[in-house]
Amino acid sequence: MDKPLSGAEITRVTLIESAIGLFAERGYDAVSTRDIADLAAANIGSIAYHFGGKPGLRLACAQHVIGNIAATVGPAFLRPLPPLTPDQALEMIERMMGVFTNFWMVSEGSQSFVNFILREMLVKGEVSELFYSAWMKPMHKRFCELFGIATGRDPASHEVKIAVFSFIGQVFHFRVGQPLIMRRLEWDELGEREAEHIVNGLVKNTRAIVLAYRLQD
Amino acid sequence: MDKPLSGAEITRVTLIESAIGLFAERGYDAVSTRDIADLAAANIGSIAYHFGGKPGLRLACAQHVIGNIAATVGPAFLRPLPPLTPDQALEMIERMMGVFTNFWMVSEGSQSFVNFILREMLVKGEVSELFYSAWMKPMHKRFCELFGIATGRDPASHEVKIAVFSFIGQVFHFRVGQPLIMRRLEWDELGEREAEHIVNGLVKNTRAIVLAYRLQD
DNA sequence: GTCTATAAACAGATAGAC
DNA sequence: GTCTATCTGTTTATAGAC
Repeated sequence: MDKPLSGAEITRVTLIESAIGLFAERGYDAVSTRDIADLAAANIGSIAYHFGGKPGLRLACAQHVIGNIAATVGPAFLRPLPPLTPDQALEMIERMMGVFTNFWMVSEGSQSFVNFILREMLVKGEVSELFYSAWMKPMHKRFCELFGIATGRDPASHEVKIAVFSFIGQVFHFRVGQPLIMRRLEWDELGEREAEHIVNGLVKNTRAIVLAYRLQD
Repeated sequence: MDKPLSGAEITRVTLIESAIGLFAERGYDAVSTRDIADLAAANIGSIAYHFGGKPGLRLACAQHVIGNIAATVGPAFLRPLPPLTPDQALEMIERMMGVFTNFWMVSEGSQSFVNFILREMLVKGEVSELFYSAWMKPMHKRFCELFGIATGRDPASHEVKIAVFSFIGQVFHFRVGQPLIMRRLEWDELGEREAEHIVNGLVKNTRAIVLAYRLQD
């Protein structure tokens, strides 16, 4: 990793990063290839050369985002789970919710990534397919495993899957509804301090849900 | 209401409804005024005549959606709250979550409305502003009041506001992540029966969260 | 009010010089 | 690989007949 890039690779990556920023901000259809090339200080022809066209660039953006996410938070979802007590599993759920919330809400560098993903999720297509299989599904699966251990229930059951979707959904909404949330809470910015409030609230909710599902034995 | 519409009004409404359907499906920027006029069996010129242009039509769509929502679920959010015991407030929260979930997830007619809103929420602008002030904010406020009564906490406090955002967010995610959810749950369609499973899960979570916040006195 | 024809700007793709 | 010039189709907006 971090090996020096050739000129062509620099152009390629710059185009991708510029495109992600613009797609995140305005949406795929509202961005022209000219805008992308200008921002990347490249020429329009380079998009056809490197990606075959605008749809190719879109897919390359998705792969770039997936790759980055997989490298940072992926291992936590794919590494096999050690044996855990119910309380340890609960603790791990809370910790993962904290990490996920921070990534999704505040982490500076991932701002564009997150908005890009959010927009693509509303579109049925190759890109959202990729996000689901490479990122959402493993995450959901891992939470289900942990939820199963923490509550004593079957991690493959509908009730567990639905409960996990619910508390993952909490986090999403804090992103989509961010404008309203900031106004309602009278926040001018969303920094570390504000994120901590949100994380605390979400962790508390998550704990409450887990405990409500826990079977006494 | 339901008074006979003049010819011009029919054209106007048909254009709006066609536009909402297409905007919901593909997004504002991916839809051309020609497509809208064709679907509405009108001509391109009529969009300029009735709405001034494409942005005017977008706003008219937003107002149409807001108007419909306000007429159906609005009163429940604006009507002053009668005196309630904590348990009655909890029961009302659960009932409202059920109604909201049904509207947001399955209700046939509102499918386009919901997708239209979802897409517009990601865009900063006049339209999302309208949704926030006319729909999301009153709903959030009402849930906070009920949550305050149900838990004995200050409905204007940050912790209550955040908790309410959380469980509203659960519902949103079931919409955005619908493709993944249906695959993970091995559902082929999302009908009454499936919605009931989801509503039951959400109500259970909501109850758990409320009880976790309830102050003993 | 409705509809058609057309204008002016813009899109993505491409051919070919360097 | 890069960049420019250009092609072809499509976009929204508009002028004017009916």
